[in-house]
Amino acid sequence: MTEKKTSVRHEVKSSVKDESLIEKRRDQMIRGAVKLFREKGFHRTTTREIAKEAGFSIGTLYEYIRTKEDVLYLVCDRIYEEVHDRLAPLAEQQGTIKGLKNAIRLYIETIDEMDDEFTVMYQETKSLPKAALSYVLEKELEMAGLFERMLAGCSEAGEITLSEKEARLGAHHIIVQGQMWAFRRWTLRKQFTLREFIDMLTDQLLYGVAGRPQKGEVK
Amino acid sequence: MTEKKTSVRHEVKSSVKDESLIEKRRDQMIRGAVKLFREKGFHRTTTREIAKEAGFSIGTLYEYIRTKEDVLYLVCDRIYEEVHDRLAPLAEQQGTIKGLKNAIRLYIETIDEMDDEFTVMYQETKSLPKAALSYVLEKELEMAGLFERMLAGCSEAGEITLSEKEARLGAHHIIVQGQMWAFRRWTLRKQFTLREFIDMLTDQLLYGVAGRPQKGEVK
Amino acid sequence: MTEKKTSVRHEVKSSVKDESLIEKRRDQMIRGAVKLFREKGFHRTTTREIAKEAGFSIGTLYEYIRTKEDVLYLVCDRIYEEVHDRLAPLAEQQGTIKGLKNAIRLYIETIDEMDDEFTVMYQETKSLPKAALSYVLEKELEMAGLFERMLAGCSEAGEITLSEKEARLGAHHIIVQGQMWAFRRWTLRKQFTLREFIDMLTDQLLYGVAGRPQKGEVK
Amino acid sequence: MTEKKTSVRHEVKSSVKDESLIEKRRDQMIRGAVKLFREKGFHRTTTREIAKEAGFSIGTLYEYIRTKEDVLYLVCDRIYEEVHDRLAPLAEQQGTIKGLKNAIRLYIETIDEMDDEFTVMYQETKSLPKAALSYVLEKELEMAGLFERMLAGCSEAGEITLSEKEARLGAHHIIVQGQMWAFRRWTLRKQFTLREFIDMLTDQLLYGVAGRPQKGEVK
DNA sequence: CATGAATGAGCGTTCATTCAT
DNA sequence: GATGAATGAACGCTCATTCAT
Repeated sequence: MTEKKTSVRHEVKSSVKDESLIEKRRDQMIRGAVKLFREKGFHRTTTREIAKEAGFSIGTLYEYIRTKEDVLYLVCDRIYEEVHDRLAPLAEQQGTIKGLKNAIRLYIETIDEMDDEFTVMYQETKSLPKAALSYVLEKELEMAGLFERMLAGCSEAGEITLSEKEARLGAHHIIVQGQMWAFRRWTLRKQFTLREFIDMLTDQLLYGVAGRPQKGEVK
Repeated sequence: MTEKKTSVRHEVKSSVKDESLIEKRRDQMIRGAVKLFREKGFHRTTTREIAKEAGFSIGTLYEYIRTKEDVLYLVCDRIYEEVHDRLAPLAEQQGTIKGLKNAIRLYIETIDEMDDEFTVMYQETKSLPKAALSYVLEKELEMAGLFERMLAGCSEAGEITLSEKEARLGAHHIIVQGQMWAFRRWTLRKQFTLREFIDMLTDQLLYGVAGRPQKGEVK
Repeated sequence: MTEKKTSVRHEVKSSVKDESLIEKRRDQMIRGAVKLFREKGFHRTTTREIAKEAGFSIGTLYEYIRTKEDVLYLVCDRIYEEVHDRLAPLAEQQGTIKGLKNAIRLYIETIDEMDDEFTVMYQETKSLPKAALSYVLEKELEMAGLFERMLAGCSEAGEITLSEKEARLGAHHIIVQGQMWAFRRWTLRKQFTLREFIDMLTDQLLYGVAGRPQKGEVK
Repeated sequence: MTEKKTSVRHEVKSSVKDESLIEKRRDQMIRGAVKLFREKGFHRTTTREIAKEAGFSIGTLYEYIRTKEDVLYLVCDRIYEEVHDRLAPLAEQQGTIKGLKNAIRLYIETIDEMDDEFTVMYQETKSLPKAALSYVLEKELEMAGLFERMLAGCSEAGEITLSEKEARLGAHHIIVQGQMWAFRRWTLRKQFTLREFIDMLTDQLLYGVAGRPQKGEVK
């Protein structure tokens, strides 16, 4: 299904050799960058600010990256990695509505916690250099694929009835609802708690605004 | 409901007096800017490029705006205005599922046609200065409000059953699906035609993935 | 003979449109740059210093060039132009030893006056970008060609006997002696006046250290 | 004549005590530096690159020098040393035209072989710090002095007739012809083989372009 | 002695904005 | 009103040099 791996992981060169040090410094760097990108966006953030926020000098920053865009890539990559790690366990629950609901809940909760990171990722992705962009885009599709398989699994198990296309659209739908919470939380929060939001969007996904079951009717 | 007007229209000062000239020049400016912002983003576009694309000199550009951000505001404002103009007629069809469906179709089709403008608006909005940002955000809520009232209308007419909150979420759902088409068209197009997409999201909104009526069962 | 024009004039783009202003500013720029390059070399001279020496801001400097290397090219180009203009009239005197002697005198005197420029040109030429380098090198060959034709002319007129190759080497000899005066003036001056140097190298060229005519013997 | 030693050998401080180790490391360093300087010039070569090319770390490099300019000095010094060693034996042949011709041949052949080194030396010398520069310049004069004495020797032996001044100029002439081969080989090679070049410049030095002896007339 | 991570002054270059014409 | 030359603060990035290990 996803056997074709078109793009390879985009490597960010470092002139430092100690791998564990690279890990550590990049951690600092990513943490600082996320904060700044969130506050002022990628373009308004300077490399000196990133270095300062990370706790080292501009010279040191450039020991671990080659261009400012590398920082953005590192940030995006890290986020996908974390989201993937959090969501991966759900794959086991394939084939049940319950599993699907859990996955959605977990996904939205993840976004809620990593709000800064998500906002950065969705807003700044386009500033990535070509090669990095296609790698990141691929990872995004992977995430959609995860939900797509869950929906297809439910369909196969007979819990719902979905064509392949519908499963694909449904998956995108979920992903987009996540973006929605990341982007529009500022106003949605005035109306909904996180829990309410999750419940309602799950309901809407499953039953739509017209076909909702009577209270208590179905699970 | 929306009687509280918190922010006023953000005025962009011009040193030119002739109002019709201002109108004309800003038209040129916005047209050029949209094209450039779409291609390279707000930050990568220079004021010189905007002036050139608009067909006049950098000096003249600054006769009609005060800062580069003014151009962005002008662009966002224009887009909302146009979207609003296109969608406003729908308000009359309140209270029918058919009207709702038409509205969704028109909305998505508008986005499809004004793809450049929407992309710019959603990607660059955050670069707006505070005052302009809140004005633009308010206009965005207005748009959601339009759909919210349509959903509420359907509910009142008994076509569907929705609480106030559910109507609000449904409205956001529609808005976000629009963004989805603007943002993800590059991949969705591989799977769906515009018409298919509209149909499926409408279905989705109304009946969800689980509650879909049997073929032919309901309209 | 020189009918094959392989490389075209390397154009330096300016964002300023007024041609006469470009001329004027580049004059200032070249004058300042020559002075600085002479004192500290191309690499040790900063663009800010060039701008300051030229009498305008760094921003203005970059209105008239695109890169620092453009300044170097402009300097080299200007020098060749001036040398060529000074030497061109001599071409008429082809075919006489007297004309040749005049040409050599004029050439060395030019170098003596434009010492700074020549030193810069010979020392920094290699820092030119590829395209500019080949253009400048070609102009250098042109200059050698001028002397080559004069020597060939003398030979045809029967004043001296030279094969084509010998004429070519003789021409290079003259060019190199010029470089020598530019490079080694600091020490040669302790021993020779400019006039003495010119006389001796002319003698050297014509008669060598062994074949010198007895005093008064020949012209 | 050259009894006044104005400048002393410019010492390059090293924090390492072991003299033989210093020798070894500097050898590696010079070899690497010459290669790099030739390829990209002194200024475009980084200390890191020098260290890498030499086979040790940047830290180690700085155990054996104090500044980057030290490397340049070491390189220049080494080149003069080598040239001197090669040419010194010729001093014995003083007083004969044959010896002079041999010296010239050897000199040009040396330059041809050590092209890289010569180019570096002539191009980058000016980047030397003041103290080092005057030391190197003095060594250059020494080299000219070698040829000057040979020419004077020939004159004293009656083989040619030269005033002191003429001998000095002749010596400079030879030196400059060497530079010429180093600098202009790129074009001269199209016309002359090394041997031809040597023969012709020797001829020109001895007899000039006008006073050449008939074929076979003299030696 | 050897290493290489850390530093930060300084470089080339850009571009929003101004203002004299 | 329109122009475009001038400005300089600010940016991304480099690299000679240091010093703790």
